[in-house]
Amino acid sequence: METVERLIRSTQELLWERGYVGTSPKAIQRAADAGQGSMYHHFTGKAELAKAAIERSGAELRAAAEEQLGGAGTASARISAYLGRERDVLKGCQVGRLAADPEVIADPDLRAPVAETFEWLRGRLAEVVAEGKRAGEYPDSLDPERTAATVAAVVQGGYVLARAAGSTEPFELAVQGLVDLMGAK
Amino acid sequence: METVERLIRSTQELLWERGYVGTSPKAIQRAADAGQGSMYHHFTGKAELAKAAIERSGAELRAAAEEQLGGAGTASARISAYLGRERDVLKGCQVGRLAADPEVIADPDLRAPVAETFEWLRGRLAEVVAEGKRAGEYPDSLDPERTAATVAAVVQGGYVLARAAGSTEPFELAVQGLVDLMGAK
DNA sequence: GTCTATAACCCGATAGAC
DNA sequence: GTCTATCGGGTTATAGAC
Repeated sequence: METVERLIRSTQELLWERGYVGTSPKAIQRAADAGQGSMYHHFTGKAELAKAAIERSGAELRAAAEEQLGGAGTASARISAYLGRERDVLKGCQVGRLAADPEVIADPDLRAPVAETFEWLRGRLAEVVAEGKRAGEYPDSLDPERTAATVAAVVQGGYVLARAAGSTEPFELAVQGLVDLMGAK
Repeated sequence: METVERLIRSTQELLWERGYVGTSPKAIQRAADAGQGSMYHHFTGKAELAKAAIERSGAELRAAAEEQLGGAGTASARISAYLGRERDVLKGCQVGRLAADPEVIADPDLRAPVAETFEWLRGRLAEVVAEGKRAGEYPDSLDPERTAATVAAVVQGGYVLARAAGSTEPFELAVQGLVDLMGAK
């Protein structure tokens, strides 16, 4: 694999685990097996490299969500598939994790790909909910935008509760509780 | 205010904003207006001080939640009051924020107060849901533990989405979506 | 109980050789 | 394109004076 690719992937992994504040250029170089000069030849610094890594992670999140949300079956089945798909729950969300980082949130260039990723996710979920309403799966009273935000929040919050507990159980409970609520009409 | 108190409160504030990894003893000393020697006289180091600060933040979260959850009114009204109470949404949750920090999660002494806080919250929410079931507000089919986890997750996930978006809107949508779902029977 | 001095190392970046 | 050297500053303490 080329150096640039190794740098981006190593940065993705470190941002996921330690955030922007907790990730040093030296750690990236070690993980990517690249020298100091090499990293600064390809990128102007930590921020530019992080931007590339966050954009990549956002694209990966969209692709993974689209696998379930764009699949076959009823709207309800696709949302349940999205909620229930295999996840490394204790590792958390590679994009959502960055919302906790003060320097990502403070820098418009770094926050933009995070914001866009969740905007896309909420919009895509809202589309599926709207389809479900048209198919008679959900009551007319259900608001697609609100429901979409709730679904995305349960996933992100489920990660938080699971990591806090050191167990995947709270994530699974939260998701199951939401599925119960969306099934009861 | 005494030095120890200033140190704990400054550490709470910095952990909230920057996490454990992003908070240095020097920054704490500056914020607390305490010298190096002073800090190390009262605490063995950063970890012990952080432990005291996290325990304090956990107690504050419990007290704030109990204000709504232990108030008057129906179960449904108390849960809505909890969800809708005034929050500094873009600042996030002072306890939930720590679930993102690798060193908090890796150190049992630091993770324990985070875990206990959310265990308490989920338990307390489950009690209120169970009361609501007995009062006929919620259907018999509703599982209190699952529902409690969903409520806690929507709040934590709402913070994540709001910080990502740079706007409180996603938080409000997610909460309203949950209230809608819990009202529809 | 608080001060200053010092330790050994890491931080993010730049310079210039190769 | 990658290397090593260097920069000025920060990190988490420890030591010992006051």
